[in-house]
Amino acid sequence: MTVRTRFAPSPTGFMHVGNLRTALYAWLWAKKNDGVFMLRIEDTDQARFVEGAIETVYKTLRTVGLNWDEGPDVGGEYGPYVQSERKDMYLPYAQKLVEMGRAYYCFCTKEELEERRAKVEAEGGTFKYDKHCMNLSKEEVERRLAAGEPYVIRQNVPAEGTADFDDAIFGHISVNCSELDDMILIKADGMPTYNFANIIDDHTMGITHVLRGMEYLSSTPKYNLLYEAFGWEKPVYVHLTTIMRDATHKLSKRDGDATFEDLMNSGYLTEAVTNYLALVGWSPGNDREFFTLDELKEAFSLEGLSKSPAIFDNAKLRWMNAEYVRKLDGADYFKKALPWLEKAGVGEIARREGNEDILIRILQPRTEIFSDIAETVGFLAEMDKNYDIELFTNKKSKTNPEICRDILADVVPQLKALPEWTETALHDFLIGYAEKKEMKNGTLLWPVRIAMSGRTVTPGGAIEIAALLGRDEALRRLELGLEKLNNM
RNA sequence: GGCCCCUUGGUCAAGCGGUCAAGACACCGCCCUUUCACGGCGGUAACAGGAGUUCGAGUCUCCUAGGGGUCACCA
Repeated sequence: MTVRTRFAPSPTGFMHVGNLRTALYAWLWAKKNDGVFMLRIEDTDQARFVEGAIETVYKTLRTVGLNWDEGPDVGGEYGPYVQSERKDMYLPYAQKLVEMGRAYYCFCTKEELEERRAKVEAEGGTFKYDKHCMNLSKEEVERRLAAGEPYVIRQNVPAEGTADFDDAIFGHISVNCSELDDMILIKADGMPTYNFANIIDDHTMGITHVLRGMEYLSSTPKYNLLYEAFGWEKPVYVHLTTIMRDATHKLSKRDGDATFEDLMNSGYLTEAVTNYLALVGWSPGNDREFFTLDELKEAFSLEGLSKSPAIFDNAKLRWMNAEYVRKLDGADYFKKALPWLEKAGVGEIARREGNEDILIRILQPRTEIFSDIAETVGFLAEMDKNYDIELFTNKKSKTNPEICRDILADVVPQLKALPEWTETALHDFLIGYAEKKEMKNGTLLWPVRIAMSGRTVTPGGAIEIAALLGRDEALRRLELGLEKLNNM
């Protein structure tokens, strides 16, 4: 039998990483089994519809590479793929349930329900619908329906027995029917509730494996009573654990946790995010950590799915992203870095002859995420002239402001006289100078680098920075440094 | 609160009755070095607690504790 999975987001906002991971796993399982991955939009709550949200879903899935075989835009033989367009399909099933005595019409209004609920809860109890309308005579129901009274259709949960199902991760789950409420199947606006629509859709669309979040675990037994009523075969359920921010809070956009889009905007690589996400809640069973999408497809298994919630570790994502950045081909890295260099104000420097190679060399191993670049190279565009002269002091390089002053006073004029201002020329001169004077490279290079950057930590060393800056700017900064030291 | 689920280092996790309990991130130290990174080497650190079952328990059972989820005409 062909494996058919689906990703069924509701268009209520943005794609957070938990949702993406659900989509990823559903896609992986389908593709691993040469099956079908389907996209279905669950928009039965008309009040929560958000403009543009569907496009975000499309875009995210496409970016990651989770192509769908059936969906609202590509069609398929099980369409339509938007629940609001399937609206008319649900009522007949609900009515059939009514005929079977497994559901009933209910005319209680929201207000009445609220009142009863408030009363029970005030007494410290848990409100459960009292089957009030189930006792209505058939005639009365007919009459009220004919009169156009608003109604909902409720599931009639048996008073006794159990509701069960099997989950691929959690095993057999069984709940006493007495715990279950008579849930609404069809709402007053004629739309099905989420869980009812799910049952009907998943069955009529031939879904074989339902991968979804843990939050649906406790409502699943109840709705499985309906599968049994219809005599339908249940799909394989796979309830995925929640991705947490810390031990007690789940990841949420509301609390400022990054959405997929946020991650992209901060300069994460989609391959790295996908790879990391796959490992949050799933393990291949060995210690392998790096996977392309194709490799994940091979390695993925339901057995590797975790039972306990996992905390999303930004530090590890960062590390993994850095690994992917380092693996990038140099030219590719530069292409991706360029917009960030522009943003940092060093676009002109970056495009200058010869600088691309230097930048790749010094930046690529230092880029964990692309948004780091601004901070790393900002000094190239503009230096903080008010840096402290104590920066010239460095024990390991054996320098202090006095020593640096003397070195710069001697070396700056010679640099000025250099016939050529290239990395090679600078290197040969400076290293040669240190050698001639029998000083440590560090003793010479420290003051040069500090004067050109105004900071103690820089990507690359004095030679690279001098080359990147170009003769005029480099000398200007060096002279400024010398002046500072002369005036101390 | 009722019901359901979960519990191996700070984090992700391997383990599926017999291992000195993997590996990775993070952290710390050393080496490399022109600062910082990169890279190399090494280190600290865990079976939530208690009863059972068994020759033997991180692995099975029960209890306790902690955490999560759910109890809507939201999905």
